[in-house]
Amino acid sequence: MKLIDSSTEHKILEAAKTEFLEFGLYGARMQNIANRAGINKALLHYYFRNKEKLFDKVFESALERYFSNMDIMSDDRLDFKERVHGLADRFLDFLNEYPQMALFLIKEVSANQILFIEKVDKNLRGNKTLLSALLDAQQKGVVSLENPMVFFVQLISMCTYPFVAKPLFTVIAERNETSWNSDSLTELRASIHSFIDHQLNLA
Amino acid sequence: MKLIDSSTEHKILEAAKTEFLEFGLYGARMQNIANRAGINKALLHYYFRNKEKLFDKVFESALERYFSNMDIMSDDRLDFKERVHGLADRFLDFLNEYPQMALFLIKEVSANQILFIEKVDKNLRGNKTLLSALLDAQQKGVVSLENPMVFFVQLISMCTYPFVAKPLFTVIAERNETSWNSDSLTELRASIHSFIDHQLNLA
DNA sequence: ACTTTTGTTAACCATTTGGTTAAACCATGA
DNA sequence: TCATGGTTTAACCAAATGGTTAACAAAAGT
Repeated sequence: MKLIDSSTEHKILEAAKTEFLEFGLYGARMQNIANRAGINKALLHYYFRNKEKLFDKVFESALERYFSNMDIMSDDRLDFKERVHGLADRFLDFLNEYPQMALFLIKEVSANQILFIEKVDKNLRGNKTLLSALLDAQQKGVVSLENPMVFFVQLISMCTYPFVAKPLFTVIAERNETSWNSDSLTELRASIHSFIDHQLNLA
Repeated sequence: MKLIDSSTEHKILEAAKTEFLEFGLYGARMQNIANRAGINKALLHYYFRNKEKLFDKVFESALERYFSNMDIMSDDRLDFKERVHGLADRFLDFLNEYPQMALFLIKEVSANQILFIEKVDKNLRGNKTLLSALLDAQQKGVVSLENPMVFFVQLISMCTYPFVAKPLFTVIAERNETSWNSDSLTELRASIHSFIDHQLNLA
């Protein structure tokens, strides 16, 4: 019987995750991954056959983790507005914990758009996502948005791009004798919440 | 005397721009650039010495073009609010014309943060940027924002991320039987304008 | 005309890199 | 104890790739 999580396999996945998140599919080096994991390079191929297969494992688990934040949109204990607020919080917390995640996903999705469609399907299937929840709520009259798709894009943008472009914002802030730090994040969060309130109240 | 723009040099730069914008520094291939330009690979080195130097030329010109949008913040014919509105429009138009630009810049800035600081300095020096204009206006009492840095980040995020993550949004939209197209862009623009008005009027 | 400089090419080189192989290692059970 | 099968390693290989070279062509200078 094959062990699901032999120690070596796990070490490889952790090392691969670190390497791929930092350098992407092209930039990552198999030898580096082996070094990080403290094992021989041939073992990578023994366990995962080739670079792409290994990358796929890492990518899929990242994608899954990313979309899992959407779960809150199906939480029956919360009313609709609370769900949207909660989702924004979860996104901000998630990206604050894994700042490289957003850029990593975007880079790889852009690099291989066709392949990505299938993978997103897997993750969307069955789960409520923000957009489908918005369209649903709109149709049922729970909310009355100018354009749900636009609201969706704006909200995701405000939650995500600050982390994607953190290096850019940091440099520009410094050049203007101010800063972009954890306090700013707190205030960004507050501002996003009031954006949500403002938009959902417009009606 | 050296010709500023020998036809060959220009062809190479155009080809390099296309290749680098699509594949980035690592992904781009010198042979591909030569093929695109219809010349021998050795000529790339004859004109630009090596890959990094060639990339630098492309990168710097992209960065310059990006920051040139900020010029409008010094336009004396407009009042402050008009400038901010105008800037949002210029960014949206610019990114709509070169959709790969945003991701390209972010990718390369993240990959080589230290090097980038110097280059951004060159572009910021002397020119008014959105952030400095905001801080300035805030200090002079022209506007009264909760937090100028946060407003800055939110505005840039809403203008930029929709293009960065266009593949992602497109797929998600399709999976929900809606779409993310040029009409959406028009509505996004309107929504950003009302966001600006709302924020600048809060006081 | 002819010499010098600039532009261009095909062939070549060194290194990197993903991937393979054959042998060794090691646990387990007969 | 020793045969078996999964695990691990060092050495190796082929392809890709950035970069160089030497010879040649075209222009420019005299």
